[in-house]
Amino acid sequence: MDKTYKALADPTRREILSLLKDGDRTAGEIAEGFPMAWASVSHHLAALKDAGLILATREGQHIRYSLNTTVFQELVQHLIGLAQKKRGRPRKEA
Amino acid sequence: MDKTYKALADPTRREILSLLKDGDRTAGEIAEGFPMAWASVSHHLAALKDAGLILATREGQHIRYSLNTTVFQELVQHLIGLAQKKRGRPRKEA
DNA sequence: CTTGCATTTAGACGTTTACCTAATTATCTC
DNA sequence: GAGATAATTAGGTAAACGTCTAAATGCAAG
Repeated sequence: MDKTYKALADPTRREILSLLKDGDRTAGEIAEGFPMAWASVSHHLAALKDAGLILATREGQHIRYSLNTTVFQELVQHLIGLAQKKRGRPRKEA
Repeated sequence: MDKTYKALADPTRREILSLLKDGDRTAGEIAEGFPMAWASVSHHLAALKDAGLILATREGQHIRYSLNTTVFQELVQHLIGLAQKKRGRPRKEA
């Protein structure tokens, strides 16, 4: 989980996620939208992928990125768990 | 929002939140549970407070910390918004 | 108002992070 | 295989972060 939270701690990476929310994008399409070198964006993509937040698939010479909604949901659950007041032994949780 | 995500990026800080979930604690009570200097814990508390995730109130010579569930909820909303596929203008959202 | 406890602030130091440019890998086309 | 394009990896640097010890602050009690 640590990697996931760390991945969210950067504004560029959150913006990438926001971009991907509207549809899959290739690395190049993503990098174009940012004022930094492609290499830097590539690092961010690697961090997000390592955190499990996005998925990458090669398509010819392009690499297409997409949101991993599964991990996103787990993250939201974990976050909610952090704030939830403890109740008497949730017995498996509803 | 940036500060909030950054605050969550550290395991010690997440553990502090988890502690506070079970009830308010003074700075000292919190610091005791960690293997680092009190000053370090104090820095983490400051970061969490700055991020709005916790609230501090002085009680005599102690300072009592508690979760700020309001900001927590906003954060969860924001996070969900990051992953949610775009729909046509949510008009205030249910 | 001085002493003592709880907590924070100041200053220093090593590690991690984000960025850059240059070099490399992977794929496609000829 | 050579050349072009897409993307990553390598190597370096400056800023941010987490930690420490020491000093300062806030409050309470003699």
